[in-house]
Amino acid sequence: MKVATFNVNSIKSRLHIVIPWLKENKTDFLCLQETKVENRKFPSSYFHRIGYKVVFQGKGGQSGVAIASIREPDETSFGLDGEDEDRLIFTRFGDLKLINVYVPQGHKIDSEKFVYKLKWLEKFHEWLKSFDLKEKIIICGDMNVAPEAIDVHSPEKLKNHVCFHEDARKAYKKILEIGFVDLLRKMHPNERIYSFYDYRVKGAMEKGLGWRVDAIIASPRIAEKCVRCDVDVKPRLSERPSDHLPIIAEFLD
DNA sequence: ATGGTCGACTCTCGA
Repeated sequence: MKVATFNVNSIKSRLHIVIPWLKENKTDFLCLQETKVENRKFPSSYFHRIGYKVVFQGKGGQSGVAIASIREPDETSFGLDGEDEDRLIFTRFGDLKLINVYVPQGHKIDSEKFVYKLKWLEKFHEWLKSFDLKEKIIICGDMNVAPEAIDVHSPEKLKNHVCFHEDARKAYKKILEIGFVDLLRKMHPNERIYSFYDYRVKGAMEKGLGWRVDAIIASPRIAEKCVRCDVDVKPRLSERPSDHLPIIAEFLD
């Protein structure tokens, strides 16, 4: 089984990357964030044509999430406490629960949006605590948090950034402390591997000025079956790339 | 490295 997550920064502008990537990698599940498209304009037919089902929720303009899968989910729901439907999808495929999340970014640490981000992470944590950790659970997403110093290029300089501020890190790490395992970190304990390079930083990838804000985290029962978890840098080398890169995890069946 | 760029959608915002 293969699972992937990819913040595409507009699905309509990234079909030339996503569809060939999916055909090549044939993941069972692909979680997409920042689809930036309203539901009635979601390009479902592109997924159907290559043998995938797709569920999605978006208002257009910003945010928006989708899950492409070979099989149709047995259960699908959107949002957290009925809010932010375009930031979270819960799906169930048999005994596997798959969650796709786009955590609020937070703008600046002195803004209301950062307060909202912290509250959101707290609410997300509360919800995840209600799951039985013995179940098969996978959470994919753009967490908008780099949890550890190894996950950013300049920890000291970035300590007041909304994606590396101590409060955001603490709020996110409470989720991991429930017992969910960060698979990229499990498979690469000491490697600097980034999943995001800011468009605005010239030559960011060449200079190693990246962030690891995307993640696939899983309950122990799934994590112990993980044999591989990597960032795929190839999509960044395509024409009109996203500023994020896909993470792909492979599991023994 | 928040400034740059990029994508959505308007006369600008969010990331």
